[in-house]
Amino acid sequence: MQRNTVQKRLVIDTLRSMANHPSAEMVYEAVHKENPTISKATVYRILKEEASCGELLGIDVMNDVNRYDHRLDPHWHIRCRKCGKVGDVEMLGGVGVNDYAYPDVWTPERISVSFEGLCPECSKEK
Amino acid sequence: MQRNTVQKRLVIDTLRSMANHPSAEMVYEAVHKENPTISKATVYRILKEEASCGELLGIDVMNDVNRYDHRLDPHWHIRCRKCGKVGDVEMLGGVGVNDYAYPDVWTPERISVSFEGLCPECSKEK
DNA sequence: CTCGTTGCAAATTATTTGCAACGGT
DNA sequence: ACCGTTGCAAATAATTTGCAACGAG
Repeated sequence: MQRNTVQKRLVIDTLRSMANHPSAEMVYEAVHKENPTISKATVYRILKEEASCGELLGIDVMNDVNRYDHRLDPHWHIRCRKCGKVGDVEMLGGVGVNDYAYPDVWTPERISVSFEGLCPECSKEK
Repeated sequence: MQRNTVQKRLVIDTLRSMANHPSAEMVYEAVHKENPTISKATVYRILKEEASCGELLGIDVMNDVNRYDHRLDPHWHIRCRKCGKVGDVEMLGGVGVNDYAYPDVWTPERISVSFEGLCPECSKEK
């Protein structure tokens, strides 16, 4: 049965306080400031674990490392192709798994939508 | 200006003959059978290069290595969560970049949709 | 002849794993 | 005390890069 450790609480609370869709590395750095003895492997382990049990959200941005999100409600992400910043994208219609045609008899379970583009700052520069 | 080498032709032709959405590694193995002296770095380089100039398609499957596709027309991909096989998904509606709401003044340029589920074989096993 | 391209090996990046010590319950 | 969890360092996996030799135009 799952145990309640200081490391686990710190990683989860830290992620919840970050609004910038951090990578595991970024969470590690933030956590490390609070508690310099916590190891990188532990941070990776906790993030992966908690994402798979739904305690937090692991997100999937094109051509990038895995990132994590404090928001748990349905929404997608856009990544700036210049600076790599990630922003939230809201779903307007309810486009889902049934709006596509699958090969043969595959069973679709999960859909992921991601975007690439330019963030406000990088659009300004020409 | 871009040159026409044996390696380049072989990599492109090999990919075009593969219908299974191969990873760079898989293309390398196939190419290597034809020409054992071609190096892995060259295969990676050519695939990346040709994908970025649109000669072939680089695809993005959730939680997986990059893969390449001989089809160039718009369609998405589904990956089996058990065996890793990848299949084509056809777009039914024309869901695109305008069907979502972006933060602030981001400029979306590219949308990518991917799926995870079970392939026919793996759905059979319980 | 020039300069894009290749092969090789070494470097990088992101992440995972083995294992003994640690510490919740 | 039991066994999930941690820290550390080493291992993996996927991909990239430096560089000297090669070869297409």
